[in-house]
Amino acid sequence: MKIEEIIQSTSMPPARKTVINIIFTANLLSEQSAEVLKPFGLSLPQFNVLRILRGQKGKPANLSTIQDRMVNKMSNTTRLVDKLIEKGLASRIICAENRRKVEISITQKGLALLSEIDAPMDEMNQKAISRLSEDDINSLNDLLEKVRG
Amino acid sequence: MKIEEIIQSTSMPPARKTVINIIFTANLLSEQSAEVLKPFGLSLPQFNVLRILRGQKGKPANLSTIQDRMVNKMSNTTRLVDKLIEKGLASRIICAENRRKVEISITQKGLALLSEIDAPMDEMNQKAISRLSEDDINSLNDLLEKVRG
DNA sequence: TTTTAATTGTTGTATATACAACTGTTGTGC
DNA sequence: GCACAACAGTTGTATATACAACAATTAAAA
Repeated sequence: MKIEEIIQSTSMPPARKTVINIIFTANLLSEQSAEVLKPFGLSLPQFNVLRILRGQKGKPANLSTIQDRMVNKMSNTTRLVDKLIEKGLASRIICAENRRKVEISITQKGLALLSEIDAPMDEMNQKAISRLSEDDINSLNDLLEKVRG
Repeated sequence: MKIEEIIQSTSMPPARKTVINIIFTANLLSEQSAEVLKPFGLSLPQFNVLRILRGQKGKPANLSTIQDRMVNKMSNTTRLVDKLIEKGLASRIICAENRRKVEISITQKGLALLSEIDAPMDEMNQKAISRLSEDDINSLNDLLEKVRG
């Protein structure tokens, strides 16, 4: 369905249309992701932070590292990490060399939860872009990269 | 910059990569849009609702119509509209024929505000996709449409 | 006609987010 | 060494959002 039909707005400037199209599609995908995460009690940002921590492969991360890599730059990573710690999915220790810094790591419980989620999440992702050919996927990624400059 | 570099994650399944790429790019664009709206005291969802109301061309809209057309399906359109009414940008009257329904319209003040915002917003949109050719833009819109099915 | 179901919004509650102010820690120039 | 700036997180406050429960009105069924 064309974006014009969805938002019932004819004759938009192409730039506006494209921006709305990207945001709208992303919202759909976010909703679907949230749906997958719901049974596991995680929000999408929480899940993304967990994945970042897993990507550290044992090496702990400080808050600014997490923030740099976050898909959605949240203003309050502290409280997001708090939630993960409350759930026992991450741990935080104050850095010995530089006591301004904190070191955040994923716990075994966190890793276990992520590995449970991986399959259904990738399945959803597959399904979400199942209408695209391999070439389409490459083009889309290239175009998005081009948008970001 | 490739999405892998940004989130520092090598070798993702292509589907996951693409989904993250879309959401990440959309977040950038949302942030930029919010930046444009800030001086006008509007959030992005508020702005979108105002645009929907303007698109009605005088005809009032009820809540479910607004919700259908919203870029981001918010669960609480009531309170979003409340904010617009507080600011004098929209008005709400209870529908005479069906008193469950409400009729929401944009006010003159709302229209005036939107017309102020149009130029800087479209300018931002232009800039955001300035690296895309006309063909690129068409491909991107087609591919996103294909994703949505 | 009275009861039941469906529609349309609203409100309550918990959580999330943006933004700015604040605290504690480290580094720099004098 | 001391004042001051820069850094790294944390906390406060207002707003936004998701989700579910609720109320009011209308339509349908018995």
